[in-house]
Amino acid sequence: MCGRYDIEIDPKTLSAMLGLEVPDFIADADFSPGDTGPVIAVGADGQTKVVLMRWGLEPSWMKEKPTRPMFNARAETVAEKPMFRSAFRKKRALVPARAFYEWTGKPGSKTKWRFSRPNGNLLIFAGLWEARDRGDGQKQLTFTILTTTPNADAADYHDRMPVILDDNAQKIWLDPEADPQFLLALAAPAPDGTLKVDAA
DNA sequence: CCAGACGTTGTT
DNA sequence: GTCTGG
DNA sequence: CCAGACGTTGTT
DNA sequence: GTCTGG
Repeated sequence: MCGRYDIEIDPKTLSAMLGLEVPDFIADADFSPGDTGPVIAVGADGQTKVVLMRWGLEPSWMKEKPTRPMFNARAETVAEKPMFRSAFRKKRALVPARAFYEWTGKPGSKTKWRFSRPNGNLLIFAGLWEARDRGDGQKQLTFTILTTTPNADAADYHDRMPVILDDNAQKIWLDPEADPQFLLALAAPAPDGTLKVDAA
């Protein structure tokens, strides 16, 4: 679930919507694992920023990058898995999107569905990020999106959906002091009616 | 204490 | 980075 | 995530 | 089947 989403927004428009500075990025209606796009995170200086990161988490301790990009993390186990537990504690992120996609049907002849807010507002996914040494002195920033069980809007299409946070939950998710148990409680299915679905 | 290990998810 | 095993 | 590509060798 | 590109 959630291996593709829509971030086809002009950076200036996104900046106005978020109330944050946004670096230039490629507005992509079919943003895919391995692509680089805008992510909201709290820097070492405590400031909330929008930074460009690559989709597919790579923990700092991994010698080799994963063979497949780790573009999702299960909310149910994110606090325990070696892959995610460090980031869950210290590197939580918010991922803006206009919509996400899911598919039904058989490989080669799948039907693509687009999930977005009925009012056109942004979806904000719960995410995690990491900074990994690249060997050339640079840091490779990567991120992943949490998934959970589907709400009624999505259940007919898939058995997972991304964790979508409301305004209040977004603030808590980025709070370095937030209680882990409370964070896990936030990483739940969005209320029914949050999403509309269209053929894509 | 140190040394060494440690992959996810979604899909079929 | 964090946990486990010794 | 999905869609689409994916060829070797010997010879000129 | 598996890898690459999007």
